[in-house]
This record gives sequence, C-alpha cells and structure tokens, in this order.
Amino acid sequence: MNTRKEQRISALSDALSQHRVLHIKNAAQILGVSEMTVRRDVSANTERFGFLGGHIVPAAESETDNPYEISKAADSHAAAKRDVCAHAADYIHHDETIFFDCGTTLPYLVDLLPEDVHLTAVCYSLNVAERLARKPNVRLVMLGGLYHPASASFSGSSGLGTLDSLVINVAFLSAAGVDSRRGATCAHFHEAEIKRKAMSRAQKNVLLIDKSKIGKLKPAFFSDMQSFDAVLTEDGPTDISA
Amino acid sequence: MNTRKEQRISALSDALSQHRVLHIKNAAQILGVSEMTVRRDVSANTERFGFLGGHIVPAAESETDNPYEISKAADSHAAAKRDVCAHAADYIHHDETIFFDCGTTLPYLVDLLPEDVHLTAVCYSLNVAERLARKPNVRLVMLGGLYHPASASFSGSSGLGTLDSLVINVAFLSAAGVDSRRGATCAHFHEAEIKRKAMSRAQKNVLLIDKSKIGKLKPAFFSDMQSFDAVLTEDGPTDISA
DNA sequence: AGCGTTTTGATAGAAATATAACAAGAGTGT
DNA sequence: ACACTCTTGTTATATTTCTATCAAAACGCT
Repeated sequence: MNTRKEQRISALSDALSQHRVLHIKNAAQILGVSEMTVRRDVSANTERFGFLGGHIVPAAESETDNPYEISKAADSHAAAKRDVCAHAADYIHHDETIFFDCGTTLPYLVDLLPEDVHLTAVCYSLNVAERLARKPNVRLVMLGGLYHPASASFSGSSGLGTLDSLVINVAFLSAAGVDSRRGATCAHFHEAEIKRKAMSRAQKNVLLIDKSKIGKLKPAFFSDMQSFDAVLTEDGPTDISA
Repeated sequence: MNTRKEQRISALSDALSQHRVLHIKNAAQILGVSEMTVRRDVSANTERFGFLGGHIVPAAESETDNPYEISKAADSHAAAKRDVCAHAADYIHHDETIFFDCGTTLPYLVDLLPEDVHLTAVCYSLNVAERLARKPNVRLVMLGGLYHPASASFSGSSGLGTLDSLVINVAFLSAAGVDSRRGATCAHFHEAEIKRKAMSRAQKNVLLIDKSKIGKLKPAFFSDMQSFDAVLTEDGPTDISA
C-alpha cells in the first residue's frame, strides 16, 4: 500500500531534510496540493512534523510546551559561562593545538571562536565536536570510545592512547567542583581520566569555571589547583587559593 | 561596555539554547521587555537569530530564500535512500552490535530505528553519531580520529584499533560506487580502511545503496561483491553480479 | 455504473503576527 | 538642569495564519 497521502508525507520529509524549514505555501506548491491538505498532513503526523508560525519543521524543532519556566538560575549560569569563555580568547593563538574539555561551558567557547582562527582542536564530547566541525579553519581530532549521555562525552583507552601521540599547546578544562585545598573535581570518573591525561600532555592548562562551582566537591578528583596555569571565571583570571 | 541591549541579546541566546525555539511573547516575558523590543533585537541580529512565524529561532534555522528549486533528482535520491533503509530493518535484532558506515544513506537508517530496540552501535561519522546519541536504548561506540568534513567522518589508527576489540554482528555499509566485477568503492581512502576492517570483524555484511550507484567506480576500493551477505537497494535484496 | 466513504479544495470569519508611526522614557555630555 | 540622542512602549493598521464548514472530487466496493 502506497497511498497518495503516504507519498506526500514522504516527499515532505525529503523536502524538509533539505531546507530545514518549509513554508506551508512552498510545501503546497512542491506537493502540488492545497495548503489545507498540507496542514492536514502535518497535523496528522505530529511524530514527524511540527508547525511553527506558518512553517513546517521537523518534529523535534517544534516548540516545547513549557511556555516559560526557565529558572532564573540556569539562565544566569549560561550568561556567566559565556562571560567566562570571553576571557579565554587571550589564550588562543593561530596554528596551535587546543584541547577542549566536555561539559556545558566549553560549547560556548567554541561558539566564540573567530571564524578565521586556524587551529587543531582536540575534544571528546559530541556537543563540542559538532560545533568545532562547523568551523572551517579548525582541524578536528576527536577522541572516541563509549558514549556517556550525561556529559555527551566518550571514554575509553583508544582516546587516551590518541592523547599520548599529541602535543597540546593549551588545554581548556572545566570542573563541576573547585576547592582550594581539595582541587578540581568532576562527576564522572571516565572524564577525570581524560582530563588528567590531557593536562599531562598540555603546555598550558586553563580552567574555565563560573563562580558557582567554587567550594563544591564532586566524586572524581582530577587535579590540584597548582597545576593550572590560569583559572578563569566570569571576573577573569582568579586566584582560587585565596 | 555592557549595555542593556547586549544583555538581552545574551539572555536571548541562552534561552534559545535551552528551548530550541521561543515564541516572541515568551521571549518578551523572559527578558522583561515588550514584544516590540524583542522584535527589534532579533532583526538587529540576523547573524545570530531568525524569525519563523511568531517564533525566534537560531540563525541557521530560518528559512532559506530558495522558495522551490529542489532538484527532482536530489529529491528522489533521498526518498530512495529511505526506501533502501526500510529493507535493512530485517537485519537488526535486539541486543546485537551493529556497525554503521558513514555517508548520506546511513543517517536514514538510524532515523528508522525503533525507539525501543536495544543495541550497541558502532560508528565513525559525526552525522550518524548525533542521531544514534539521541536513541535512548542505544549504547554508542564512536571511532575517533581526524575529522574529514567531506564525509563527516573520522580516520586514524585509534579507531581501527577499537574495531579490533569489537565483535560486530551486522555491519551496514555504503558505497559511492558498485560494480559487479570491480566491487565496492568509495571516494576516500581513509573510509575504505575503516570499512575493510569493520567488514572483517562482522559476522554479516550488508551493503546499502540506491540503484544510482550501480556501475559507478570511485578511487578507493574496499570490497569485492562476494563478501557481502546482502546488497539492499530500494527494490530490496538485489544480486549485483546479475 | 451506482452507492457510500474518504479525501481534497475553497471560502469566510477569527485569531495571531508584522509593520509603521508616534509618544514617553533613559542616557549622555555640557 | 538642559538640550540632545537613543531606546523603548503603545497604539493602530495591514497582513498573514488558523479553524471550521461545506461542496466537489476521488476512491473503493458490489
């Protein structure tokens, strides 16, 4: 069975995968049917398509139901993270090899990278890799392994092995907890392992944290504070031991 | 300088990275300004934001100008690829380890995977990994290395080494060219290397191609046709040597 | 062909979004 | 404080999108 309707759905799906969004008018033209029919097709297939204004979008894009409950906290955290990363620009130079840690802070740093900066980037997080892959002048090296959804990162000996063959000029690290006496900690042990190895391979280690992390303690230790060449918060370079 | 406007832009950016789209009303509420101001902010920052219906979306999402010039060819290719993948479902069973090749066909296969199928997936392409990572019941193993934008895939000895430690039940492979006498070929040598290794580790090798690939020849050879346990096209299992 | 069902297109009215113009307010520098 | 500029909010209007309804067309079945 291959009804007309199914054919339209299929064609719609194709068109959408090309243009990421499609105006109903265009969709109607493409499918050779009326706008009304397009509307009906889309609303009958909410698992695949969604509406947004007068446009058709892939299902995932359509607006989440939560009209407004962005916690002020999460919101300001994000702003803080961007501020933190703004200070990191000073440590990035042309033609260097940079290690990007996983976590929610580092993606902001990648977004802030100028389009024209030419560098080799090393990462082990899907989030970060996606963004780095879009930069035209970045040579991307990814450490693979087993995927961990919680941090969108990979773990495994092959990644650690790859690090052994790399010279890293600067490593940008994040931490879920930072304490002047107990050092930098994160939530997962596999992350700590990669962080440690990356730091040992790097000429310069820069920790990027928003201030909310200071004083916190997480299960996986990966470095004492002395090992960082700089600690950047939203206020710029900061001395944690103080 | 950190004007009110810049703060809003920043906050908008944060809100957008949480919800992928944002209705103007909600944005106005979040930022504590009028809808008119939100509109002005968005239209003043077309590099970062776009409009879609009454909604704000990340810049990349907003509709491309081309109202309709989807080549019939490209269009039917996409449909063909989905059709090809539809036939592959028969080869996927619970709790097996599946290798996913890179290329433009395989992402369709991932999209077609049922949510509830539990399997270990091995891949070496960013496209495919992103999609696999979204599947709740998939344990993802990614082969890392140096990134190749042309195929969104990675190459390197660490990935090959990882394959050595895996047992693969089924490998789904793609090819840019298929010829009954000269075998399966692809555009890049680093891909061929991975494909060969993956095939050698797999109990079953399934080639997924749309029929347009038949008779074509590309620079990098990776397998003769006899080595495939099945060749699937949009017509289902096909005998290429015929 | 004839009948009932389903699908499609057209229309009109309601709701939402977009644009423009103007007034009120905030910020800057003298 | 004053004049000036820039930013923001409000209102009104035009345009677009949405929903519901009904008639026409296509389809399936006997």
